[in-house]
Amino acid sequence: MNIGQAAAASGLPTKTIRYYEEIGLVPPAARRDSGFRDYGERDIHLLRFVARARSLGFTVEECRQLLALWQDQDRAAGDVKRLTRERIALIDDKIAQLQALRATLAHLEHTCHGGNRPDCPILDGLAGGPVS
Amino acid sequence: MNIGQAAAASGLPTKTIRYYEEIGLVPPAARRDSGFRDYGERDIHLLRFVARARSLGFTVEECRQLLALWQDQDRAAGDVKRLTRERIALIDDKIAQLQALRATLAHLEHTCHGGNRPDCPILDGLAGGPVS
DNA sequence: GTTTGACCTTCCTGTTGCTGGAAGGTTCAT
DNA sequence: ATGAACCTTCCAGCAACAGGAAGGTCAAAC
Repeated sequence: MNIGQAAAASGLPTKTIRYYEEIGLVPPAARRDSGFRDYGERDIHLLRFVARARSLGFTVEECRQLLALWQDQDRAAGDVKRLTRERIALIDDKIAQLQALRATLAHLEHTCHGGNRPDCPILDGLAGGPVS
Repeated sequence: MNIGQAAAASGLPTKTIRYYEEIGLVPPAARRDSGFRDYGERDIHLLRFVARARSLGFTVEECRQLLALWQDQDRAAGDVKRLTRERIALIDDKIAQLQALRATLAHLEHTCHGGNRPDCPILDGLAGGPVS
């Protein structure tokens, strides 16, 4: 299976697969005589694992840890649980920040008449006092 | 007022101020004979405007537009309102994505006993089936 | 058998929005 | 006059890839 098919099977772009190999997140793929990379089922499995973890917001470095745990027979589930909880906490922070942001913007937007006249409370808000 | 004081007054790091000048987001500062940048009240006002807009999640490019509108006597408030609404919509999308992510992670975390045994539903979830 | 077109390879650059550091000049207080 | 604390420019790097150039390969159609 060459890299294009591996991409289709794993859901990752070819560029990304090469990149993950380059930074050592996944082991180097086997090569054919032509130099083409050659992927098997196990490789696809690994790539799908990474793709899922990334799509859940784990950073590449966290993926490295998750992969190590995944392949470690003696791992402790608690380590994985801790990583997951840390990521959840980060997401909660991010959500709270975004909601605060949204509230401020919505307030500004609400006070703006939106017509063709040049007076605009949004710009005034940005220019002048505290934004809250 | 030199760049350090401008930084203190605007809330932006000196590095960032120079960077904004370099990319043309703000006009080049006046210079003293020594070559030091020299900022006045109007400059600080401008920098604060940018700092606020950035902290509200507007991209640098959007800040460029907002600045243009801010300095345009004939602007229409509707343009500003539209930019703001677009940004709110983006934030809503982002929040929804993060909440979905959080739900998935929380589900995985909940099903994990977290002990020292190697069986871990989180890793199994990442490896095997659909994550939802 | 050759030609076409889709694939693959490496390498280099660019993205967004800064941040850090090196090497050197300036200012100001002691 | 000397030392600390500023300032200057330039260069490198962060995450996590994406785009594209220049060239090699493969499979099928003619």
